[in-house]
Amino acid sequence: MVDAAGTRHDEAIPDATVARLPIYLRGLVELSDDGVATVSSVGLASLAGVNAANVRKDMSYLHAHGTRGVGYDVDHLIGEISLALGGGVPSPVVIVGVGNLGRALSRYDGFVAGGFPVAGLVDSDPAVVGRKVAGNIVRSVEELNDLVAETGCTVGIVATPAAAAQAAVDSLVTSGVTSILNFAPTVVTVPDRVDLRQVDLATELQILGYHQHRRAVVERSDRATG
Amino acid sequence: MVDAAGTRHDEAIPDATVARLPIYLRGLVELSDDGVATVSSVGLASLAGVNAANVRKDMSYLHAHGTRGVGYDVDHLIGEISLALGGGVPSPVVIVGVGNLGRALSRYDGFVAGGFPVAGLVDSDPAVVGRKVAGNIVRSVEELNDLVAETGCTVGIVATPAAAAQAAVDSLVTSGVTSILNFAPTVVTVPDRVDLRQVDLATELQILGYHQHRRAVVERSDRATG
DNA sequence: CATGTCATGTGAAATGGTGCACAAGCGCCT
DNA sequence: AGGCGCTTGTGCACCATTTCACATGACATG
Repeated sequence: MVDAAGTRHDEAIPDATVARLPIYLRGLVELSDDGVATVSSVGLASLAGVNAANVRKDMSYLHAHGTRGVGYDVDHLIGEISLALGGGVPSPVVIVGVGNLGRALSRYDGFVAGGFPVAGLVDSDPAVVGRKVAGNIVRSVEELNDLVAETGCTVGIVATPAAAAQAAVDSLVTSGVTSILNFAPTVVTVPDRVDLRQVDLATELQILGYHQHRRAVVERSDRATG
Repeated sequence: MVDAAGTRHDEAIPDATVARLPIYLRGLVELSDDGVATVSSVGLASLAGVNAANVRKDMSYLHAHGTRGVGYDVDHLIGEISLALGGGVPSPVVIVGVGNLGRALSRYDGFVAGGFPVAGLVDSDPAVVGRKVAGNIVRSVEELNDLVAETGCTVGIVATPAAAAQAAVDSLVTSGVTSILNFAPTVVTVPDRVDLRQVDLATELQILGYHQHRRAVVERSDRATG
């Protein structure tokens, strides 16, 4: 994998950097829409809420070089980051579980904007199957294989209750999906070849709860000892 | 802050550990419901999907000691972790933005189960204010201060569009909330004394997209060179 | 009571990430 | 052409976290 310039593009990018790329991308698109042509590492850093040196190092992983004394070309950066994040090719997603969360996700604009159009919805509840949600007919789990094959889906979103999550994941895996985003509040396992990310709403609040509680404790302690 | 046994409980717990505590807690509650009295670090590790040594070190930060040759007392661990994560006291939350996502979040069972009952909903759209969603009357942003004061909310959830997020955050901060969970796909800033966490749905998919794209690239590269 | 088995608790090495500080390079202005 | 100001690219030191490896200790069994 060597491009025309002879640059290798298949070296791994650190996870921490990958996690920041979408943030950069959002800021850059905004700049581009505003007609801004170049941006410095300091500028992009403040947009993304990170350190400027960090931005520069991240860009160096992408082989997205700027010009000294000037900064980075906004549109060029957008291209490089988009390329790194999936080659700029939209990946349709299938959502399993059409409860409150599944419905909200299926209507979420950000997915389409980010290159992840919703290709289909699936639910195990016969009462929901056949109904139309956000422009998509809900299909049964038995149809998942066909749906994935027809639409070329490679990404699955699990929005089922915790008890059904592992089964949903297993169905997605056998249907051929290779990336899964799990919203169900439970640990699920996947084969090595499948990539899994967990988004846990209640957990996020509990983490906030820790810091809040701790602030209170430390404050009381300070009053007592200091 | 020294307890009866003379143990200090106010030393900081590493962030990485805090992020795992809710996962442990969920597994432990399940075990307790099943009547399991003790669990080994290996068992808890497999439940949480982490390394066993990691579990033991995490528990040592909590001063939650087990007994050698036996394992950890499940109910005792539940108590210690709950204590660390907010003292076991429920923190009511207020949700700003009653769109698709806000409605889904207001109906999400996991919040209540995790000790975060929804105390109120707020929206800036007059067409939504006054309507009842998930048992709560939606109130206007002007009423936010009163709402927070009345209910003793300390946690705010932002589920507005990106453009409105910073304003929502600012309102929450001035109303006295000290922890904020932001679902809007944009970087927002808060004063130092306020704790902020970001949950970004589209970003998660883009990160999956990177790994998927990379798998494809590496595979092609392997075929070509090896 | 002695002994074997099992699981904890922790020192230390390895890993991964961050941020400073500065040399190097680019472009503008005179 | 030369100098100056600005900004990149990166070596290095620091910090947080993970993981290994093993000594320590508890329990059960004979």
